[in-house]
Amino acid sequence: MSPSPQQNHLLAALPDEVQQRLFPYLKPVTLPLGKVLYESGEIQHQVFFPTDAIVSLLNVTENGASAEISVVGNDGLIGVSLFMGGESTPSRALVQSAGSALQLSARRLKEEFDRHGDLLLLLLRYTQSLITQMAQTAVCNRHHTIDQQLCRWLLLSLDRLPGNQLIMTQELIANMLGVRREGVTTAAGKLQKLGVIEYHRGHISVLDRPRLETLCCECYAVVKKETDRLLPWHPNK
Amino acid sequence: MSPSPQQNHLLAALPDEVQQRLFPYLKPVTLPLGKVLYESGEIQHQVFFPTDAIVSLLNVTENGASAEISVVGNDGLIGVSLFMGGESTPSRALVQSAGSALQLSARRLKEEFDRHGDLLLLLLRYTQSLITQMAQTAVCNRHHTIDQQLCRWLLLSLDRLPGNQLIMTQELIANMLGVRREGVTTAAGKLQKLGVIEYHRGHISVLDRPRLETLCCECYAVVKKETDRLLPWHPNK
DNA sequence: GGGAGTCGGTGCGCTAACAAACATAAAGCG
DNA sequence: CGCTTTATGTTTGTTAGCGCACCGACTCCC
Repeated sequence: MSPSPQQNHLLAALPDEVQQRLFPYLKPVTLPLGKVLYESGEIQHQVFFPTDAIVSLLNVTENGASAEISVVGNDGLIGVSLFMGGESTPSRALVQSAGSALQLSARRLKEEFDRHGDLLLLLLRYTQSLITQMAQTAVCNRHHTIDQQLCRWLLLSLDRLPGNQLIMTQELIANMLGVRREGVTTAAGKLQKLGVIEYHRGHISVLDRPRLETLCCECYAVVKKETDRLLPWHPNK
Repeated sequence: MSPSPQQNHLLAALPDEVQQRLFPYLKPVTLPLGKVLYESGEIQHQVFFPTDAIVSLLNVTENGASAEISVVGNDGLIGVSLFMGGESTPSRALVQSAGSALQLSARRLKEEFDRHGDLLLLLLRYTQSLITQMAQTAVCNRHHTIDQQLCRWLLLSLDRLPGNQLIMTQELIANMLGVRREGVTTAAGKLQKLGVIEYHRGHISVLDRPRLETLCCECYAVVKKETDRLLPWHPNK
């Protein structure tokens, strides 16, 4: 069953005319957990529009420590630097939740981008929402506890998934947040004790999302609000 | 003495034709220390091209804590969201080092941007370099010590100033880094003991820049390298 | 059904950074 | 000059998160 372009908000938001030009070139791909779409500094030849996968952008330090700087799901695309002009970035794009995406060659994307029409406007606004997310991540890393950050991370992921289930080990979450696995264990333990989530060997179920939002720092809300403002999303297009 | 547009790298990098269209509309302004160019969420009506001022982009949390997410000097402009399409951002733009800038109305900037010529390409590349800086700031906030971050911050500021002097209290630096003033005092004390800087009531002189770079985390180098790649700067244009 | 590997939970010592209070001293100003 | 303000230095707890070690328990797979 091939993923539909309409599942990706950016693709769905394009006018018919652009869709007709672009969609024939979209190639469905499946993204397994842990796959690296781009390595830091690598020239990028494709962009990816997730339909139900989630991809994290990570910056990795010299000594191997990492930190997630943004999360991309069916609300966005991977490969911003292609149209921004750099062709590569110092970040790694890592599949955080397995699923599908639609792949488009750099050439086709740039062709359409260079028409300076709706695609350009849309992608620039999307890029601004990414910037917002990165900025807020920086603040969150500075000022908020692991407990709060875990909540933020769960909410960001949940927004990009169909159900209320995450397939994700604590080890992986720790890598994303750039903290120790034990730190995540402790934080997740608290949430479980509160009945907010249920943890079971790599399967997280969020039982009480409203509660999760109250436990979270403001960072989630800030990003969400700004993203909604920049990219109003009407599923019933 | 009015600041010359050629002092700003972005303006200087524009082809003559664009310069002739744009430069007549540039208005010199002086930016005093502490001035707020944009408040979070505020609609922006101007962009600023610093010639010798330095402006910090800060995100502020609910409880008043703040964190700098990027630094802009004569290498860039303030007001990226204007051409990205959002018209505002959740960040505050605060003058960190007094000086001059050239101001341009949103209308004129967008007019030129919408020609989809060299200005568009240049500004998008600049935006990507900003993204790099933000991403690296997020990592740095997560993984590096105050000592290291102070070095990074000094180097970033130094690159945007003519001499080796900074006018800047520890209190202000602490606000930028999002740490306590005492933390900066301790870190700066170490640097002074090592003879790398000299501190004197709001005046910092960097005595041994090479040493400063060795004490710094990799973050400075990562950002510098990527920025140089994205925006090769030839003063002898 | 019985290992091997994976995942999560726990305890302990350690350090960086925080919080709050206080000391000092230079700069500025009447 | 003497007083106030501002900038920096210092001290004494306290705490969040780290590093490390280890254990138990679930899963997978032969």
